[in-house]
Amino acid sequence: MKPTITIQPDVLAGDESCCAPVSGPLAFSDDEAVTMANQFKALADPTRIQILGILAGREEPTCVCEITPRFTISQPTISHHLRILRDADFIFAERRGTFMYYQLNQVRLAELPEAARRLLGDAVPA
Amino acid sequence: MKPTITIQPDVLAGDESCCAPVSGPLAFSDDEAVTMANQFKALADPTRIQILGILAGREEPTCVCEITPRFTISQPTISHHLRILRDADFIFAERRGTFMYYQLNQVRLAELPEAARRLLGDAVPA
DNA sequence: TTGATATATTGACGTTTATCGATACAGCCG
DNA sequence: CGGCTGTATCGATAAACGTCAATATATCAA
Repeated sequence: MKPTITIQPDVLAGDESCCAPVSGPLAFSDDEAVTMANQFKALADPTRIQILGILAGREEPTCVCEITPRFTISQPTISHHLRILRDADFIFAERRGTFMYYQLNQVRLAELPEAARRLLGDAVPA
Repeated sequence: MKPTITIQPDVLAGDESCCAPVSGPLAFSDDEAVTMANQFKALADPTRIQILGILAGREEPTCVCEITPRFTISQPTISHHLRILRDADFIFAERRGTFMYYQLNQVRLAELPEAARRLLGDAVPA
């Protein structure tokens, strides 16, 4: 199952030691991995990327009524995507009368580059 | 459908002008949005996050036979996740005899923080 | 209160995804 | 060559997801 000295002499011939006793904990805890995966999952849809792109272009909260007509998909579906982004804490929601206004949660989004960087391990510290 | 002066005087009372003629292209092109979403989709699974975490801890390519036993899921499923990461160009594959070795594509992964930063728009330049 | 409008929720449907067992493929060894 | 072993692919299945039409909720206006 795991390459050993007797089985793979050619591997030993090189200086690659693939067979060091591989144990110890995973790089991320289970909870960490699930949390990171969920973050990325909330961004894993083109419509949600577009919505964030729209909100990113504005300083002020943006009315849903300005977002919906930019897409060909239905209003309930837009609402569904807004909820996913909201549940993931990537956007804020605010009522103004009948209208709903959404805004980027910049603090939350600012954590993303750091999360992405963790996937690189210790390399590339910049 | 869109709040107008006559319909929402209270909105006008504030200095929020939600109703500026909302047109122009989306912040991202369709292709861009799909590409970005696909990137995140490849990372939207805890097992794949863990696999990247394992590879991130090693300078040298890592044998599949060291990765698989760290999980409770089956070998074909691990292989499936490795393929997804490979198709997304996040890892390299290399044969050594019967064994397959995988390694982070650090250049590719280094693009991620920048992609994440784009979701913030012009804010938070750091 | 009644009606109108903006947004959210519900329920259903087709597609995608994660997973497994079974099998195929590839490289090594005798 | 034939057998063994590591990895990948295949086929099936259940769960999750994106989508829509229909409906519910909330707020304002008359």
